[in-house]
Amino acid sequence: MLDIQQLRKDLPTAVAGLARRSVVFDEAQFRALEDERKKRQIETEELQAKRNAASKQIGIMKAKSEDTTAVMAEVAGWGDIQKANEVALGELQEKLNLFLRQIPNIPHADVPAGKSELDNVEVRKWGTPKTFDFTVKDHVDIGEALGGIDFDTAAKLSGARFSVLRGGVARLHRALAQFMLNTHTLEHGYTEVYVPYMVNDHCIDGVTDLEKFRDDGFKIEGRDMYLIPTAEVPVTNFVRDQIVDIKDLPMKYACHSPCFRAEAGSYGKDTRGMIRQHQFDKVEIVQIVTPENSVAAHEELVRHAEAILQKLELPYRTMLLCTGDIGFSSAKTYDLEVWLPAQNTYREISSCSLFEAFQARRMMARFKNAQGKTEYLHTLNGSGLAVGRTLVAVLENYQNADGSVTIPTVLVPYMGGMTKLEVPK
RNA sequence: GGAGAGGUGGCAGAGUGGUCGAAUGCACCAGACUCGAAAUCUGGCGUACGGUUUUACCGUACCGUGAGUUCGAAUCUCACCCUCUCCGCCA
Repeated sequence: MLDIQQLRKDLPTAVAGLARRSVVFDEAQFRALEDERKKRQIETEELQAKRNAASKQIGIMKAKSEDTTAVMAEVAGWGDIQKANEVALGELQEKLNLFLRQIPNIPHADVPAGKSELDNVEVRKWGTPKTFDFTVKDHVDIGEALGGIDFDTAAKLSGARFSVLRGGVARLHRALAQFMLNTHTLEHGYTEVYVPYMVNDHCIDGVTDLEKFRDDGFKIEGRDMYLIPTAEVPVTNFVRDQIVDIKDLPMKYACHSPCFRAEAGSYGKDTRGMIRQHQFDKVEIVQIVTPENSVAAHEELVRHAEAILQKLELPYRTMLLCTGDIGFSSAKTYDLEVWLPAQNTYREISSCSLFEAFQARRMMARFKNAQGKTEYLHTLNGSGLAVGRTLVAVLENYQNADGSVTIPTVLVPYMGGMTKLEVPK
């Protein structure tokens, strides 16, 4: 949510900022709502003050056993007027609130202008894609040959866009999650957390727009609860409705969880394989920081995600998303794209976003600054990494001519010393 | 799922219709005393929204949430949510 005080003070800057991401801010509607709200609010509060004074007067008079009939007669009708005022004011404020909550974040100044992912800017590239002296297979063929990926059984159980993993591939999937979690907690200073996978709607609305989420999320039948689309939701909401102590900052959390997404809009894309699933695992890293530290924290966080790819020796590039491609709540986002030999291209494996105070305002997440004043926190997060897609990348980049897959060196201890997944005879 | 108890400021805890945004204690901040610290004393110490003459003053709201009764609700009524204890079920 944008800062309404800021909008009142300097609307043109906000409008121009939103225009960069092709969002048309309805100035006329905003001004009309604001004017009406101001008028109604002053009116309502003045009458309320009058009534409060009169009621207090009655109390004092009664204490002295004076006659109060005259005052009470005067006040008699005010209650109904007041109630009507309050209802009208409440409706206006609700309208204004809804209006504001549907407006996305303003892109950070250094986010490049652009319409789609085609306009994203590559900021750095790491590693060189390996050349193969045989025809490469994609992860589906590799995994099925290993007896490790089974989409047919998954379809029988749950339908399309689910997978069943078996044996060494299933263990490799687990090894990846463990490795990521250990790296972030032992080397990058994050605290491991375990969280609920079902959350209430306040949590969703705290990090993104609940209305927009309804199409993409899974709601629990008969309850006001959703399956989490990412651990960002429960973890960021740790600080909802809180004023945290500055000495507890920065907060850095790493969380391994499954993620559930309906992705209603993306049918037809990536239908083959494990790239786009209704359920996938992810190790999420979240930071909650003071405003002056957030830009530096964002750069640091991207490097933490990159470190995983480097240790796995997977070639990748870091993309700065353009104004047309950043998410609703984000002010600035880096995507990490890993090299997939079978697709002969880089594919998204992590998204690291800086939200500034956008989520904090929605969540009422604040801290007391050095001067003792309450201020909104800044929140940021990133995938460190998406486990399913990392599994895909490992299978494809480490495949051998005979169909076997070499285990990346850093994962060998997590695989109980195993160095290769072999095709069963 | 059943029965009972309860939800008040950072925490503990008083307050059962009227100068209550709320006693008191703890914690915290500033000052005094001290070489320094402790102890003691003095003062301060919620949040949101709004207005204005905009580091200040004033107003409004907030005692789990929502509705109701009343001139007036933390206090009375109803519904809901949550927590705790016991029972049942259970990895």
